[in-house]
Amino acid sequence: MPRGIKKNKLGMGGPMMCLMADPRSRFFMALASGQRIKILELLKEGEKSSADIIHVLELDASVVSRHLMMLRNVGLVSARKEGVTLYFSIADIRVFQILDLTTESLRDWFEQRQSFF
Amino acid sequence: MPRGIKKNKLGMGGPMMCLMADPRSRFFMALASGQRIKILELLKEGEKSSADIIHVLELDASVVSRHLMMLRNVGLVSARKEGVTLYFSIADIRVFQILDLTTESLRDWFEQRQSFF
DNA sequence: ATCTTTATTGCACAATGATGCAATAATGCA
DNA sequence: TGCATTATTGCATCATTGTGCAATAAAGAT
Repeated sequence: MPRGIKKNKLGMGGPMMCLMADPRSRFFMALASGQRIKILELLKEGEKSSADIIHVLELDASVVSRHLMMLRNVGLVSARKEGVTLYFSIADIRVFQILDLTTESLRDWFEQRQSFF
Repeated sequence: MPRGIKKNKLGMGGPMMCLMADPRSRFFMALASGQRIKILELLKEGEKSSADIIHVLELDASVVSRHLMMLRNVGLVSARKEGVTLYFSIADIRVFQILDLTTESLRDWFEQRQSFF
């Protein structure tokens, strides 16, 4: 007895399906990584080169390149090429408003949960 | 010649590692799904039962249960039990502010990309 | 042209996410 | 107590993510 109307067959509907539906889900996916949040907060200080970011994140250059590409693909980060080096900067300041709202929301929620005990 | 300081051994550092570091990444992960965004927008109309949500999303009850659990685990959705049935509602209105900012950011970015061609 | 530096892509691996089905709780009702 | 309804959990499957290493591309510098 199905308890819901089934649409997808077996195996269909991976994690990517949720991103096709709504562009915003891809946007949030770009934010769903502590490393990428670190990058955004680093770029908040100003433009940074790849080397700077690699040094802070302590990850392989290829990994950082991919993180940055994800942030660029949703319009959060922009890149400027100077010779061989790329310099990255924040492309939309509203991301910090989003991050602040998230911090507040989580803080309130943790406090509320804390007061239960 | 390593181009970055390596911290993790081979195989370490799956998709979950990024969520351990920053609680916000788990918050955004909860939003990184078109289905869960649909749930939030549905709950914007007011309190809904599981059956309501299952009917709209056209997914199995177990899947909807898990989506709702993810939203509850980051403090975005709260549940009220009445008999055997659960009724869900928005626990933090700020999520809609976040969703609106995201929509604006993506709209501006698409327009900017569009004007290139 | 060759070398050096930087950025990206291809490949592989382990772990996670999304989904559906089946089984198990949890709760109310006859 | 036994049955019905609802919610959650266990399991399996496939696609995806995060990471590192190696190879390739791009662009200057000697």
